Amino acid sequence: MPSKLRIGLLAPLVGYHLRRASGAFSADFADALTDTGIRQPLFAILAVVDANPGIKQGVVGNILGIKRANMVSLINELTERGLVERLVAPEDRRAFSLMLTGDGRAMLMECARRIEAHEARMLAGFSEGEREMLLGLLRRVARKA
Amino acid sequence: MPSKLRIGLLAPLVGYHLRRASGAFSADFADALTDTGIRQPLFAILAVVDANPGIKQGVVGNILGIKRANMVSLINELTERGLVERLVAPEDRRAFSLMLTGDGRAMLMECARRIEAHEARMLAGFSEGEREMLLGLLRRVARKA
DNA sequence: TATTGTTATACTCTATAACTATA
DNA sequence: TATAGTTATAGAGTATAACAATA
Repeated sequence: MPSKLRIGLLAPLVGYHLRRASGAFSADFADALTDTGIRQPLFAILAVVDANPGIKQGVVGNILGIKRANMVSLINELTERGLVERLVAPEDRRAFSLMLTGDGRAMLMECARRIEAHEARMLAGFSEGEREMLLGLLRRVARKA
Repeated sequence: MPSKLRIGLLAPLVGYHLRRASGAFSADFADALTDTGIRQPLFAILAVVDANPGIKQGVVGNILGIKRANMVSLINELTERGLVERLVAPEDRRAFSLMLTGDGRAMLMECARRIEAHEARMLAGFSEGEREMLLGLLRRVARKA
């Protein structure tokens, strides 16, 4: 029996449903990866460094929408765990060039494996077309950032 | 010129794009309502109390996915600002029954007006059909919470 | 015993400002 | 002077555990 309670003015708001949907994904993501110690921003960084070896720390932040100041402790965490290697960029000694270590790449792959299951769980009941449609619409929204 | 930088394994993940899109909406929402002091959870509570006068505090939390412990300070904030009235429920003296005050209803409406503009901004370039499609897909995702 | 609201607390993510070292 | 990374700090949202009053 569906609740008679109503959400009133929230009902037509994309922002509200985006927030709830994102929260649901985040909670399940955290569950899926708890014992790895990898959280959403850390996984995103691993993925971007993997896709762009030697990328500079600040550029990773720009791509992911993470402020310089907040990148510092995240990168520290990854380097201290031996997942990311940080080298002074030869052409600009202010900057750090980032690369995954072997362990980092293995961790990325293990996380990706679990995240695949997590996504399947969250999108159960969605056709492939619906998934693609959602992805496309979200990409367009995120461009407004 | 589009960046040659790639987001690698993040590209096909609905969860990643959901997080970025939600973040973009949240930032613009905050901008739109800064001077009102109303934040996303506060607006959601006002909307639900408005739609369900006399609703109990715990039920509001259940609908919105806000934990009991976290509801307390939010409701305190709204009552201290004179936007919500909190009455001991006559049939269960452990519970509080909530209602909007006149000021609360006025604030809700002012926020709703601004949020309408905020949503239009964030969804500029979306057809009405696309907006509805996105809303429907997000509702289905949020049900997995 | 179970539930409602409460308190205390901790963790994560995000934001700003001021500093340093390089450019 | 501008930029990359850093430090310090604060705000907001969310999570858990333990407690009092009431059911």
